Amino acid sequence: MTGTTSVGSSRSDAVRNRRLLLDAAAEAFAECGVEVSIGEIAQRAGVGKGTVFRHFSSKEELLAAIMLGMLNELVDTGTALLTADDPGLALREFMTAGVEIFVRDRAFCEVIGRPSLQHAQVRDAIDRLCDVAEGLTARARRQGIVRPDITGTDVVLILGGIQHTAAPLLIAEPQAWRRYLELILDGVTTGTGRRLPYPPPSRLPLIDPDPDPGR
Amino acid sequence: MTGTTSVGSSRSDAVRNRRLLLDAAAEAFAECGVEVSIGEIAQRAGVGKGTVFRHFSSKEELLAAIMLGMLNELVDTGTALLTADDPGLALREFMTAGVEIFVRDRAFCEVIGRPSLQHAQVRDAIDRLCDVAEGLTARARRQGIVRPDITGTDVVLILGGIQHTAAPLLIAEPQAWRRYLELILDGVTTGTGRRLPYPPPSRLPLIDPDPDPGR
Amino acid sequence: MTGTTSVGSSRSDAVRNRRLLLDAAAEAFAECGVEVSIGEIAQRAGVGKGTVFRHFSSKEELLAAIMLGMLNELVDTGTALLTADDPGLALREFMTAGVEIFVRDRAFCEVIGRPSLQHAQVRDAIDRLCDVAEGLTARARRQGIVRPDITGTDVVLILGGIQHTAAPLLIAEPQAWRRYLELILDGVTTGTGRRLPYPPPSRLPLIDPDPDPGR
Amino acid sequence: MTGTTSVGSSRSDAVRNRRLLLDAAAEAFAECGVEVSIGEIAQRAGVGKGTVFRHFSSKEELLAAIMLGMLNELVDTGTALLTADDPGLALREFMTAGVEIFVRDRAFCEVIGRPSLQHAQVRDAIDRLCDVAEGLTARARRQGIVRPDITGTDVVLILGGIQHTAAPLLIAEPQAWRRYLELILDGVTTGTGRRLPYPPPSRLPLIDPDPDPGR
DNA sequence: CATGAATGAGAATTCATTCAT
DNA sequence: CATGAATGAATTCTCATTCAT
Repeated sequence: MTGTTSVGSSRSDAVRNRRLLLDAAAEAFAECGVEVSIGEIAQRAGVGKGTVFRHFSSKEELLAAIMLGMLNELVDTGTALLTADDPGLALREFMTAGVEIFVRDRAFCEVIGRPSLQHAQVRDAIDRLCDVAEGLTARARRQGIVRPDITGTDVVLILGGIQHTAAPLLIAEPQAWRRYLELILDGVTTGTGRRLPYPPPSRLPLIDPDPDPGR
Repeated sequence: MTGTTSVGSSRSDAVRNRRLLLDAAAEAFAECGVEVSIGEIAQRAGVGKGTVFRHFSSKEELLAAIMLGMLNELVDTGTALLTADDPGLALREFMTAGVEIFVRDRAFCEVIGRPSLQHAQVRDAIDRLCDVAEGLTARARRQGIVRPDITGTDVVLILGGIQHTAAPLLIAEPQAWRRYLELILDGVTTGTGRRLPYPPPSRLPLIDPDPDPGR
Repeated sequence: MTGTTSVGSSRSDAVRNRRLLLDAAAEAFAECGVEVSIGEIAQRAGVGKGTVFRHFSSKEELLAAIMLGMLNELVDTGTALLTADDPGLALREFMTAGVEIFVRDRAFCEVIGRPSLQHAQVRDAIDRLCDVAEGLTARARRQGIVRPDITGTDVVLILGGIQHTAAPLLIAEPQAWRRYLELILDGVTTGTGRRLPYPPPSRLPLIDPDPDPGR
Repeated sequence: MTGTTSVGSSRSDAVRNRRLLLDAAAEAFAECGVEVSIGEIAQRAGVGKGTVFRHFSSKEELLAAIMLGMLNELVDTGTALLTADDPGLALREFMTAGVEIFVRDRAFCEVIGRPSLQHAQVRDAIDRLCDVAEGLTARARRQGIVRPDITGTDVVLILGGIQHTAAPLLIAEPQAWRRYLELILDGVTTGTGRRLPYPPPSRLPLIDPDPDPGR
């Protein structure tokens, strides 16, 4: 009845279900975006809808858990790259990894790009991501590879921008984003030497209230 | 006459209501995106729900009317710039005008970025927009201002990308997008001379069916 | 403005509109049944919806007017047949004319078969129809052509029954009702030995598309 | 097991609700016809509107489930009668059972009489019904009880015709259909000389109130 | 008088969330 | 603990009817 063959260790069942759920939700959110229904997720996980709410108090929480996992992965990737030999290549690899995540995951794009309505933990993870990006950018900057007024936050923001630019092409050409990554890297790295016309953002301004006016 | 879809009654109250409706809908779509409800739009316009459907046979039509208006405006702007003296400045002004529209309007971003399932007229307008952008790009290209492998479609795609890049900043810093426009212009215009790693898109691939898998 | 070429004799306009309206409504009700919308009728008549309500205080009244017209026509037909030479043939001709009306008019079937919710005038017309039918039946009865316990009301009721019996066949075989008219006249079990005038259907023709034109 | 469409949860409360729902829907459809609203059905069943859609994916499905149940019952009745001793009596009993169903159920009349656009299963059931009717008719035909050119499909069509003939009488005289069943069996003009089993109606009983219960 | 614009109740359907089993 | 049944608010859209122009 509980899904295990032996005498229902409810504890391990729960752990297993949580895993199943996270995987299914990740897949569903990636494919369908944040609007995917809890029913769809539960079905993909092979559990009941109630189980979703046992593990995550709301859809919002579930989404946050998934997003956190991806953000942390990217933070880890960036952290590892902080000690790479070639700072320019490291930055490029970080951005490549970043865009790849955006490109694979509709919900990720929607969540990172809509910074209000967000979970505290997700914000913190985005902050950490900006920190790591800043670390990588600073190294490249010191080597003159990157324009002096480009920040880590710029880099994080740009990841989503690249995905979004290529989005209409991605069904037909799943790698099209590489074109725009390269394009912006040219702008980011060398540039014309002119100061950019607008000062860099210090940090992503994550505003609590009014998540979706008019709804 | 003004780009509206239906016949256009000449009765003054109806004309006024239609204007009210278009304005309210434009505002609502701009603020809330395409998911805003007809009820919300009707309320903002100060009319009954039925009145919305009297003027536009479906939510889709209303959205299309608004989007068409904005697309056509931008096409007109671009067309006027085709005969400007300075091709480089013309392209920059076109892109500035373009991003300004994206930045002001959530629905516009959603519609242009998710081009499937769309109204034929909207598609046509997007095509015309790409054509105009190509005209502007070609002129700049011939003068060596723009990389040889940048197309009008690239330019149109990039408009949305810039908006999306700056989106999280826009509440606090409504002009932040200028930073990223400049950044990408550096990439677009001079670049490093390297070929981009991915061939340019010929045209926005507008795919009819199943725009939202998993729903 | 008013539709006339000369100085708007509003009076004759109104008369003309009423005629237009009755014709359009008759056609629309016949094709689509009582559920056809006032908008559809107004459009077919080439007038505004308001005009419908100026001439008929409600949809119900308009429907009643049309139904009355048809009922009266049938009453007249029956009345004329009361003096025909052959009472048996007269009854048969009356029933033929009756079924032809039912067969041509969806709304007529719906209204006559659903006797509640009805207009006093329509009821009166139905009563008169029964009287005429009784006259015809009585003559035939006296000649021994018709069973002694068949009444005019029976005959009227049977008209609708015949239409309804043949209804599923009528799209493919518009004359199929003749089969069932003959059947009920001749009798199923005993019969006269004559072949029925219409071949038997092999199977109910179940047609997929558009079951309800004009909706 | 019993002819329901979906999987059939084993939870007792759900089973009970499904039963409640089917009963309420059957009653509502019977009384009001297919136009009865889901809200009305839900209310009669004492459940929320959502519950209806949990059990049946659309109104169409719910209707089909009910109709199928009735069709199958009638098919079963007919099948059992195929082995009855007296073929003439068997046919009469089949037709009696058939008309009884029509008479009890407005939706049934509407569905069988407007057979386009229908659920595949419902069509199949109607086909099976015609087959059974043909079996019964053939037996009677071989014994010379029935005219040689009457088919099973005729018989099925006639069931609805009888109901429709008697419909205006049924509120006042619920058994009036027996008259018309006998009539069509014996024949109008020739007949067997037996009195019809139900006295003739004096006049169409046109009842004012309650035009369309359940609307 | 004629018009057709506005209205708003009502229909089917979806879905996050709660809770009895 | 897990389940999935029940709920009801919200959404898009239709239409008879009223009324300002």
